[in-house]
This record gives sequence, C-alpha cells and structure tokens, in this order.
Amino acid sequence: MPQTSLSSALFTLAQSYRVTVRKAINANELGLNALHVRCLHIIAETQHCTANDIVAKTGRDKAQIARLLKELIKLELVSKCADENDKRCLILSFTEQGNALFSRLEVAEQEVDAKLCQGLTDQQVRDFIAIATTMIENINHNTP
Amino acid sequence: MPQTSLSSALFTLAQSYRVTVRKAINANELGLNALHVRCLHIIAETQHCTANDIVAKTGRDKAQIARLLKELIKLELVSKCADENDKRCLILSFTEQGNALFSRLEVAEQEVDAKLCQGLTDQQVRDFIAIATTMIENINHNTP
DNA sequence: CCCAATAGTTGATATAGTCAACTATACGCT
DNA sequence: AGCGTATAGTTGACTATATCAACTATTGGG
Repeated sequence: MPQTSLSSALFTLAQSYRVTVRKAINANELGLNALHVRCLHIIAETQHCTANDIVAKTGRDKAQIARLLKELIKLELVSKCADENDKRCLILSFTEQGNALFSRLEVAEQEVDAKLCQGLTDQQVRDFIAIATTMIENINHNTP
Repeated sequence: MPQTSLSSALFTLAQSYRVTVRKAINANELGLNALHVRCLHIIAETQHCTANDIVAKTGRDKAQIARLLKELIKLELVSKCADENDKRCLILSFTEQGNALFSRLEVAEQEVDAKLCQGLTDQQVRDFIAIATTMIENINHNTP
C-alpha cells in the first residue's frame, strides 16, 4: 500500500494518529479525546492561559473550545478564575488531579511517539517536525 | 507560535490542511469534502476499484464510505456496476462529468500542494513523505 | 458616559464517524 | 446438490465533532 502523494500521506497519518491516541487515551483515561489532550498541553505550557489562547493555538472554533473546557472543568482537571485586572479573562490552571493526570498522559504520549518513530533517527524526526512547521506557516500566511 | 512536539505539529498540520482543502474545494466545487476527494483519487488510481478497496486504503468505516459513494453517485460523478464474475462487487468508475471534475481537482490540489511546499526543496518533500509513510506503517503494524 | 472591541457562553444545526443488524452473493465442503 | 460460512455492500440509530450566529459581561478609548 504505497503512499504516493503528500496529501494522502498527510491524511492517512493524521487519521492513524488520531485513532492511536484515542485508543491510548480511551484505554487509560476517562473519556478524553485528542483535542482535550491538546488543551491540557497548551494549559500546561502557557502561563496565564485563557480560552482565547487555546483558540488561537489550535485554530478551532471558540464555541468548541468553550464546551471542551467546560468538560475539563466538570471533570475537575482544570479550574478557571477571573483575572484580577480584566474580569473578562478567565485564567485556566490545573487542579491537583489535573496535574496528576497530565503526568500520566505524558508517559502515554511518549509511548505513542516512540511507536511512531520506530526505525527513524532523531535527526529524521527533527527534520520532519521542521518541515511540518514550515508547511503550517505556508498555509497560515498565504490564506488570509 | 513555535511547534515543538511531533503530535502538535501533526495535528496542526492536518487541521490546517483540511481547512485549506475545504476552502479550495468549497470555493470551486459542489459540496465535496476532503474525503470525497480522497475517494476520487483512489477510484482514479485503482483499476477495478470497489467500495472495499476504498475502505482498505482509507481505514475508514465502511458505512461512511458507502454513504460517501452514494453522494458521489447521486452527483453523477461516479457510477457503479456489478462485476461479471462476482456480483457482490460493485466496480466504481468515473462518469464523463467525473473525469472532467477530477481534472480540475488535480489542478486545484497542485495549487494547494505548491503553497504548502513553498520554500522546501523537492528532496525535503520526498523525505517528509517517506517519514510519514514509515510512521503510518509503524502505527498500523504495532496496533493489532 | 457612551461606543466599539474583546472574552466567553449558549442554542441550533451541520458534518463526520461508529456500531450493529441486515441482504445478497459466493465459496468450500461433505 | 445443499448447508454453513465468509464477503461486499447497505441501512438505521446513534455519538462525536465542528460551525454559525446571537447573546452577556466587561473593558478601554474618545
């Protein structure tokens, strides 16, 4: 089953990745999907993180993000708290449970990543990410 | 906005690609989405193509493919016809309209691909596809 | 103080993806 | 031949994802 074109490689990979992550997550955790996980990552790596930051970084609809966050909050993984200076901004942070789960998640992810990168050198993986990043920039810049 | 991890690069790229293709398609054509397009490609490149071939190549649910094909047939882009030797198999082929549209599609896609690959060498693109293919194989083999 | 802009929420709706049951044909077998 | 089983495809019911538009609450600028 040769993957010839760029688009089909991309689609197949994204699809496979989604399925794999979902399996890994579903197996381990409580109903979190790939996008939940991305949100957790963004919250983890962004200080003073708001819903808007997530919208900006993921490119998803803000309604979708709002609902997603509502779920994370309901699961008591994340809490939100109004910014002192601007009460419109609700700052997101992990609860203790959130922290605990995120650690476990990182392990699970590393396993998926390791599986993905079998037989590839670190350099190849780095190149791959770099090229993907270029492509993302190309798309975002030229699509006004 | 730096893309650090493999997974986030992958997700962002797939998402951006989907959005771009959708814009390109929606703008040009009659309600075809990315998966429709993939089906058309598979039909084009597979002689004696059946619904099952598409299921195999895309990894999607056969119900989804069945509905998708029904749409393509309704749009009179594709027609199906029972195999002489095995009447269970319905062989898919382009109609004249389908052929015409597919040609136009190829042009539109080349534009998207060209945009995506700006500033990258042919070698880089080839490497990228090769690595993606390896990753796909890694996932598929190790996930029983 | 009013207005436009911004952050977030919600409802309605559309699109995509999944699961299980079903039909029809084909293949292998004794 | 006739039976059981496998395969190709279809359909219904459902869940999950995604999108659009309208709305509230707050802010900052004139």
